[in-house]
Amino acid sequence: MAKQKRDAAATQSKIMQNAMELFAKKGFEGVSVDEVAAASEINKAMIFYYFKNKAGLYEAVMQGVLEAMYKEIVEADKCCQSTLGELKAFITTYASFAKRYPYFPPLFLRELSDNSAHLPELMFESMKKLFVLLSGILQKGEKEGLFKDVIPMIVHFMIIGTINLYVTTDTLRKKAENEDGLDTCGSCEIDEVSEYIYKKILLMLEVDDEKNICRS
Amino acid sequence: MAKQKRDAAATQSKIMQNAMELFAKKGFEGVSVDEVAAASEINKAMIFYYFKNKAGLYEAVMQGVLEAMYKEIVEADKCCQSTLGELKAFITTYASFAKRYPYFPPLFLRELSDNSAHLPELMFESMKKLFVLLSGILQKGEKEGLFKDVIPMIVHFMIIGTINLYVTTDTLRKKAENEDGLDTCGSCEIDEVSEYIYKKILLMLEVDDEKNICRS
DNA sequence: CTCCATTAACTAACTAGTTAATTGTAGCAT
DNA sequence: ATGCTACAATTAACTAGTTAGTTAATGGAG
Repeated sequence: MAKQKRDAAATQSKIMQNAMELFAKKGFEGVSVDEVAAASEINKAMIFYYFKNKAGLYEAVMQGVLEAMYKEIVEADKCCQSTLGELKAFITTYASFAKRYPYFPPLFLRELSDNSAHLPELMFESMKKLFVLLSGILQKGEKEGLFKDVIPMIVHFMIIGTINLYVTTDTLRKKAENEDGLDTCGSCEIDEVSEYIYKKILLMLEVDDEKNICRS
Repeated sequence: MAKQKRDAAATQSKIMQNAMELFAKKGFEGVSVDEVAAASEINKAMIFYYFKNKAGLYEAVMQGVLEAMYKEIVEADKCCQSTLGELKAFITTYASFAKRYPYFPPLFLRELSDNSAHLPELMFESMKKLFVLLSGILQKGEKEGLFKDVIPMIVHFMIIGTINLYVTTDTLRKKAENEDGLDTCGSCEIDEVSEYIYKKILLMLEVDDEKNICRS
């Protein structure tokens, strides 16, 4: 069949895609429903028809992106036999996801800055799941005598804080590099960055030698 | 003189204080001018009288907080003779500031998430100054043979990303600790946290021994 | 008496959300 | 195939409330 004049699934995903970009750029309150409708070239009433209200649309967007992120990391972690491999997979997969979905970090950081005002439960559970995942890896490593002096919560923030800031400041960093000649890692690939973070986390946790690493 | 019925300076700072709290909680678009006026118990027109418009108020708030932060860190850095002392002062002062002004991290993170939509110049210059400061310390340390394999931009994000996330997630972390029994560093003092971060950064940069440290 | 500080009342534009009417299409009987 | 039908998808027009910002008048203090 050719392009239909009516396609519910296509309309919904068009709305969600545009909403995601706009929410990432301007935040929940910064975006109007009319704006999303205009960007998606659909009638505004469709948003209420499919998502009930503005909050429903926001929740759908966030749920989608949070689930996709978590799923990808769990998937990547599965293929690793070693604790170090799992740690590396966690870092590199989170980083690669943040780079591939540049809408994710601003949505994530902003929601945290709001103290999860819009999505108390969803955000809370999602944050927890991610932390529990890393925390498990770190504690396992500690039991194996691999890591020393671990505070999982802080190590967690070191990883996701660094990556989120790195991705969100992309344009800012490039601007500073061009205008002021600062070395802001403007032309670093995300893989180099996550590799560097991983290497530094190993040093931080006083890992003796690099043994079995997960296949990239 | 007793409490005046008219006090321009007091009115202005009352407005700025309330605006700061509200902007930190809900973001620029999430706060209405009427709301700030009500919280400050002044007439809404006063805000336009003193700050021209909503953006002017926001800028005044951000400028104040960014300047205070930078000033405090530069001040703390002065008293240190050694590179390690400067690094430690940078980390602990930033952390203590973020804790003392809990409005700072959400304002900071949100503005970055917006790609500095509201304060392009101010935010850009402020970010740059802070980075240049740390970058200088790190490069000096590298020349002295103290630090190895430094990428200043990423180390910078490791420090400020971790601290900002730690402070903004305060209530979230405590909730998770109470409800789910997770160890989210819910009862950690900020000094312990910044001490831990400093120690880990030293390991990360492969510093051999801890020499002269800045007096706390 | 003269400014600076403050106020109430206003506007025009925008906000989320509703509603009733309309259109397209898949499925089914013929 | 054709026509009918029922329901899902879509629309324009609307509302009631909120928004940033203005203005002209009024207050107090030096």
